[in-house]
Amino acid sequence: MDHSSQSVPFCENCAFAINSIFKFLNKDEADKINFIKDFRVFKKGTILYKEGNRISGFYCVNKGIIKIYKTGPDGKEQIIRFAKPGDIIAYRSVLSNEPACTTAKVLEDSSACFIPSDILPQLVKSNPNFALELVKLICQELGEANSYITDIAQKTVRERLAEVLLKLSSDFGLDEHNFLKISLTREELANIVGTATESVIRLLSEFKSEKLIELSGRRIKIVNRKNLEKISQNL
Amino acid sequence: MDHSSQSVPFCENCAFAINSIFKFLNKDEADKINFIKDFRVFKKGTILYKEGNRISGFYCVNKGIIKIYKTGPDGKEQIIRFAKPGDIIAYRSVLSNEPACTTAKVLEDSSACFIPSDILPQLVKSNPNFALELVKLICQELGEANSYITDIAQKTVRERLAEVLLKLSSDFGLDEHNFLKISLTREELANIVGTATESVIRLLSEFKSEKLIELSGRRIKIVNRKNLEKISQNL
DNA sequence: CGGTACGTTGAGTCATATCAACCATAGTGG
DNA sequence: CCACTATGGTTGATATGACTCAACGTACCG
Repeated sequence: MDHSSQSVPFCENCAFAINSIFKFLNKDEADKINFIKDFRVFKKGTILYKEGNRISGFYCVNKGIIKIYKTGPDGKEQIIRFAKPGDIIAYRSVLSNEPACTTAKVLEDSSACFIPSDILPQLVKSNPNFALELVKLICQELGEANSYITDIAQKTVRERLAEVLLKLSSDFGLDEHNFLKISLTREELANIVGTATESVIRLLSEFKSEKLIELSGRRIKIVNRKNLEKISQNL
Repeated sequence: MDHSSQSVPFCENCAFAINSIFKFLNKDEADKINFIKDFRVFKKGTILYKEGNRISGFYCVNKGIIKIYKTGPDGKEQIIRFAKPGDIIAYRSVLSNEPACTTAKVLEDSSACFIPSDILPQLVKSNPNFALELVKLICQELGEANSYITDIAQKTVRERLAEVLLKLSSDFGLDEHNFLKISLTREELANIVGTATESVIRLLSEFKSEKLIELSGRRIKIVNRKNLEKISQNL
């Protein structure tokens, strides 16, 4: 791991910059975390933790994108979410004191602070404001998970793919030419949507011929957002 | 609503009896809730709150079973979970301060205490222990939601139905003859599994002819749990 | 006794998965 | 520098799980 290229960010500044939940900490608490946290840099492809393993801490993402997925019975990945700067990952397992139920893999070169497990419950107990914000955060994630369940259960693959493209555009944004900033393989797209790689490929080219998107290798350009929304049924 | 048939339970006793999160309250807090809570009795079919509505409080279920579902784009219900005695419902919307994202409907005659919204964040702030337990509870629910996502995305309907039957048996138990205690319509089963009613019917009779279950009207008897587990792929 | 909700079965259709072949690209090592 | 391999992308053919539609049976209820 190459620490030389980046300086360790201080929570006081970093938390506000990347809009993490740690902005609700007071000076003392931030100092404490600054002291014990371990700033780490990760290359693409690195696995931060694996499904089923006990973990000794959680991460606050500082840079990059990390893919969080579960492995299904036949080895197929189901992507649950992506973590980006400001997000904390592995907190679920830490708080409920269970082995990790997901795997975290670096999608784009990342850096994150590793913080030992016991800090999180301590903060919940010592800082009511932080506790409440953490609860809100988790509740929000739970709400999204519930929608996701309903979508996968009831929508067609076509509808879900349109929805995923829109979600990716609102989560990660578009560049100046309306291309999705996040770059995923077709297989990864399939693993979000919950379908086969070939189906994603076919549907993407359908979308393309319907002038909803344009494709340039792995890059996807959103051409007709309105109609994608119609297809995704989120009216 | 008929209050005469049941006496209002006191939180101090009730919370322990039904194993609710309120057992982590101290005497003062329990007193306060006892004072402001509203004990309510609900007949089967009653809707406690509806998707999209703002809600002014949450419920602690005392008796019965309540079905929590989301309505999909074409009006089909997707059952997210069932609440039974000890469970709290609507807490997600209360804590994240959003309109309800699910509907709650009484499945078996129920009673529950209605507690105004602002109490919950207050307790999170005033009782660190309660806060931590609440966080754990939500984290657990989130973990289940994530598994659910993976299952629906990757397993066949047959596998999911087997899994649902097993889940229902562990959540609600079996009677002395190994019949599931919870009684659901075929449509409700379909709305958990995320499939069509007809598919559930066909698969149930398949299971029956494979001697995995027995059917007696709406009642389902678990005959061969081992093989159901094999089918559900949760080895 | 008619009504309403639920359950069942059959037939036909379609979306999606699966399987297989093939191409493009990029790195790797001899 | 070239063969070699790995990885990702694409397309076509085929299979099939699951949905839809429709008809009908059943049961309980006022």
